[in-house]
Parts: sequence; C-alpha cells; structure tokens
Amino acid sequence: MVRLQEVAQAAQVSIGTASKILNTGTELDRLSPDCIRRVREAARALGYERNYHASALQAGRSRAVGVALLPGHKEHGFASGFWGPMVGGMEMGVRAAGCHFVIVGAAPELNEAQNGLRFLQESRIDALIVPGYVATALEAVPALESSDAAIVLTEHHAHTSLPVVNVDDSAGYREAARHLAELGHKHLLWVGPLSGRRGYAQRRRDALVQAAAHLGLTVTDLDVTAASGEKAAQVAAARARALAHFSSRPSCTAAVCFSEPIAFGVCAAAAALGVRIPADLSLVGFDDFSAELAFPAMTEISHMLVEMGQRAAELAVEMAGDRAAWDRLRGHRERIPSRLTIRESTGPARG
Amino acid sequence: MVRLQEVAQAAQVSIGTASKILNTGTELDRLSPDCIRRVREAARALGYERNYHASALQAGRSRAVGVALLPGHKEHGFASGFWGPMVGGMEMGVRAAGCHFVIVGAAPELNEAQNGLRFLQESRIDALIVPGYVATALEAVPALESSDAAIVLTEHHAHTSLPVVNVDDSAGYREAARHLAELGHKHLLWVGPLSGRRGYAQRRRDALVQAAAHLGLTVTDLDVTAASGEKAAQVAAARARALAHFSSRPSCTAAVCFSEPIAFGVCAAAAALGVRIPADLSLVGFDDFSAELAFPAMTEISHMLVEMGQRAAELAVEMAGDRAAWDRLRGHRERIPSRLTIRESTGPARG
DNA sequence: TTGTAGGCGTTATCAC
DNA sequence: GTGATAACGCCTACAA
Repeated sequence: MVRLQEVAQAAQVSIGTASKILNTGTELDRLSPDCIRRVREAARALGYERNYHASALQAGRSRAVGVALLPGHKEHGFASGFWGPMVGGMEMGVRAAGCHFVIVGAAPELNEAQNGLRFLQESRIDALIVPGYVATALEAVPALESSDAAIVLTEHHAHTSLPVVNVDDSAGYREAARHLAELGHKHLLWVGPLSGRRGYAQRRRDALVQAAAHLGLTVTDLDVTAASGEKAAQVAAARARALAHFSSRPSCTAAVCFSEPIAFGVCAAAAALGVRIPADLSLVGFDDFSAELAFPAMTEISHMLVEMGQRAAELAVEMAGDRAAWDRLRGHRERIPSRLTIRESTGPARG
Repeated sequence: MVRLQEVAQAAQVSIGTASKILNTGTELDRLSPDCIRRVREAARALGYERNYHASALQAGRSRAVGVALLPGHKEHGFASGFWGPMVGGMEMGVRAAGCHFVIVGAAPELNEAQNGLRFLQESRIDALIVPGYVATALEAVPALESSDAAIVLTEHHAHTSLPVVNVDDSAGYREAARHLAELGHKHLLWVGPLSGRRGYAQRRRDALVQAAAHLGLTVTDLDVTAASGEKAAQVAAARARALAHFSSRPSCTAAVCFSEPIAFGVCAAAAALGVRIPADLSLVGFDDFSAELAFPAMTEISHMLVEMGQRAAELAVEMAGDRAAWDRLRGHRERIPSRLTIRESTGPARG
C-alpha cells in the first residue's frame, strides 16, 4: 500500500500539500502548477490510492448508501424480477452521486433492517433504503422511524413520517385504456382478483374502470382468484377462467390484466382456443418482467422499478448529505408513474 | 455517536479493557465477570456501536467483498433474471462469513472492473468477484490478472490463473435425458441453434446427445437460429420452426431446448396446434427464470445461479482472509452442476 | 506556498 | 486484571 506520505516525499512536497492536490482538491489555485504536476505524477507512478477508511474516519461519513433487503424481498425478488431492476436502479442513483452501494443483509440476532440501523450507527453507511412489499418491512418501520436517521422507504403504504417512494399503478392502466381506445376497442375485460383483500387489485381495477368510463369504454370483470400465491397457480387459474369466458362468444375485444402470470394464463387460453392475439383479442399485462417470453410479445404495464430504485437512491443521498434534509423530507411521498410498454399483443379492434 | 471512550468512562474501566470486552473478545477469561458486565451494560445503555472505519483502518482490512457488475450484466441481468439470483447467492455467501457486501459500479473514467481494482487498493474491499458472460469482462481480465489481489471470476471460459466458478451446463441435460428415459421416451428432439459459433449451444447439445446415446435414446435436431439475440425473436423463431415440425406427424415425444425463450416458443406452437403438453409432448427448457409462467409450468434445467454466487463468494472470502489462499487457489476451477427442476411439462411418453 | 501538530475511533503492546 | 501509548492513514488548521 502506498501512503500519501510516500507520494509527498517523492514529489518533494509536504503531506498536506499532497492531500490538497490529490484528495480534497481545495485551494488548488494557490499552488504552483509545477508542484501540482509533480504530485500527480508521483501519485500515478507509485500507484497511490487514498485509503477509504482513513478518509471516512476523519470525515465522519462513509459516502455510502445501503439497502436492507428483507427476507421476503429475496424470495419474491429472485423469482419475480423485482429485486434486480430495483437494486440496479438504486445502484445507478447512488453511483451518480459518487457514493457507493452496500447490500445490508441480516446478522446474527439482527434482521436486515435492524442491521441497516446498526450500519448507520457504525457510520458504515450514511443512508439506508428499506424496500417494502413484505410484511417484515412493515414490522421494521417503527424502529426505523424512531431512529432519527437518513432512511428512505419504497413501496410502503402504511403511515410513516419517513420519506417514501411508491409506484403509481394507476398511470399505466390509464395509458392502457387510452391505447386501447385509440385502437378502436369499445369493450374491455378486466382480468384479476375481485375478492381478495389486497389493495393492489382494487386500485388497479379502479384506475382502469375510471379511465375507461372517461373514454366511453365499458369494462367487464373476469374474476381470477388463485388458490395460492404461486405464479403457476395464478397462470392456471387465469387460463381456466379465460377458457370458460372465451368459449362463449365474448363481446370484449381487449383484456387488461392484474399481473403478468394472469396475462400469461389468458394468453395460453387464447392459444388453446385459436383466439388470435392481437387480431381477435388485444392483451395487456402488468409487471413487465418477462413480457418477451409470451407469443406474441406482451404489451405490459411496467412498475418502473429501475426508476423507483433510482429515485429512492437520490433521496437517500440527499439525506446522507445534510441533516437539514431529514426535516425537509419528513412526510415526503412521491409516486413513480407506471408506464405502458407497447409490444405485439395489442392491435386494432376486431372489425 | 457514542465512543468507546465514553463507555469505558461510564463503566469505570480503561478504554483498552472496554475494547477487549466489546469488540475483540480476546482475553475475556482474564477479566473479572463484574467488570465485563459493567462494560456490557454501559455499552447497551449508551447505545454504543463500534465505528467501522476506525476498526477497519486499524485492522488494515475491511471485511467486505465486492462484486463488479459490468454494463452487460445489468442489461442482461435485469431482463433475464441472471443478476438477481447470482448476486443474492453472493450476498448469502459473504454474509455467512460475517463480511459485508458491496456493489462496485463504474466511476468516471473507470469501468466497473477497474473500479473494483481501485476498491481493492483503497482497501475498501478485501476481495472482488467479477462475473463473466459479457465481453467487457473478458477485456478486463488481463488487468485483473496482473493485479495480484483477491479476485474470483464466475462463468469465465478463457484462460486465466485466477480462480473461476463456472456452470456445468451438461449435468442438467444428463438429468433431463435420464428423466425422460424413465418416463418411457425413446425419441428426443433437440431444439436450439446449430449453426452459431457459440460454444454454449454445442456443449449443451453434446451433453444431451451423449446422455441419450448412453440410455439408448435417439436425438433429432431442430435448428432454431434467431435473427437477433432478443428474447422475443428467439421465441418467435422457435415457435415458427416448431409449428412446421409438429405439423407433420413427428416421431419425437419429448423436446429438450437450449433456452427458456426457445422452450416458450415451442410451448406456444404446441398450444396453437393442439399438441397437449405433456400428454403428447414432454418439454424441457433451460435457464429456469420464468418457468412458472408457462402453462403447464415448465420443467427446466437451472443454472443454479444462487449456488454459483454463493460459491464464488466463499472463495472470495477465503482469499480475503489470507494471502496464502491466493497461491493455493491459483488456477483453481470449479463447476457448479446445473440441475433439472421437474414441473408439469414432462410426463409419460405417449403410448 | 509549505510544514507540522492534533485528532478521527479503534486496537495491540507492554508495562504495571 | 488493568491502563497508558503508539500506531492505522488522512485531513484541517495554524504557524512559518
């Protein structure tokens, strides 16, 4: 390891001068260009790199942001594709601010969120992001809330005074309705769970219904409530319901689904019945994780997870910077609009 | 922030004693139980957490492992599901060793791998993992190689003296052949690219053909070479070829595919033709990212990416620990066998 | 413009 | 059993 000391020696300057030139970049204008050059060259020649820990120790902060991925995220995320895009977006956001990015896992006796809190206290990270979606996240919130630190939540719908970044499901459904209206569709089919107590399904359907009404379209419901949360169960349930529905001559020329598994189920039913997509039926999914695996490639509404992660990271970085931001962002909520990605499964309404 | 100093004061001991008790845990047996208790209580009461940077600075190492995700990984990974499982596995491996896990991104003027090298030099991380698959990774290797540091590669097939963890594609195809043989299938169809210069396709097909021969099964080829690397193009190409193939009465009762998109294409063709899966045709895919979206849920060979990431992390941790391991692991290669996950798309051969 | 002293929080060493 | 002291490498402030 090359120390600043050695660089200074090689360049015949004091360690303080070398520090200014290489690391802090302050008062550069007051130093002789020759001196600056000498130091820079010496550093390069010796392969000097500043010691992160020494620097962080003295600065009192780490320029690092962490994300606490709770157990549910991993299972959910690995399978569904949630995790990758969101964490990727965070990475981009963090990186853009010149900070670095740490994945906070569990520790003995400490779950991920608690460990994140510890990382904050250890000043191993300056800010923490805690994604929601899973029950554990909710439980963790009181502790987070009371910790008075730089913490950002994502996809969190319960009360909190911490800043939150959520998806706006509705935007994409409005876009979908508009898109289908432009293609001449008059009668839409909503395919999704009608009975579950999950707010998501209701919000999504409401968005579609409202937008449709606004555009003069009707919406018929096709209830798909799968036996389990497993994707395969949802595909199968949707397929079975769609099979039944499309066997009688249906009046709807377009189906808008609650989720990707449901859309794939409808797609499978269509293929089995010889219902052509999009000629006979336009199909819109939601999630946008594996849309290209469908045939034809599925038009889907995307959560915009990359953007969500990125935005959460930006807020985290903002909070990491100055404590004034903690107050400024108290109670802050923002919603990233979901967006329709048009592919091959939507087309002009059947004449 | 609570310093060790303050805890020591509160507990009426010296700072050195407090350090032994709270952080290093050495020589605990030589201290009075009462003293230990006092210190522990004071620490808890004050909410003391060791300062990570101070500790890392003095120890000369960070107990952190990084992964350099090159640009290609992100695009590839976000879309395909590579990234999530692999990084998740790494996280588990790193965590199990009590280290923490950093995502190394690009920096101005530095790509991810180069930045990873810098992180190593800065002793911001003790070891670095560089996943392969993408061209950038290959280009980065010479620099990594010559850097004499704790670096592990994954899925890297060119020459290097750094330790490498690769997938063993073949294992899963052997399993698939055995599985199908047990179900009474005699004639298999290989569906994949035959002409491309990609080693992957050839290795996978070879594994299937060999295993089949061994079991007394025949293998017929169905060449699917898509116009582009896009998944949708591969699905469409596979569907078109399969449509043609299955329109004439085919002798094969089972199809084994090169990839998940190809398997989805075959599945779509089967649905369109009324070929029932698995009653008329058993279908095996490869990748295992979205197998549950198919109807019926697709039997697929999994890359075992979680295991791969985990194993790479274990090696990285081993190298982080002592430099002796650098030599011990020079030229080390290991292969994680891919594995068949049986779902609903395979069944007894059509009588 | 440059050098130096002091401190960031922890830990290892060694006398007591 | 315990308590000073000197690193770890960098940065700020102040003196020269």
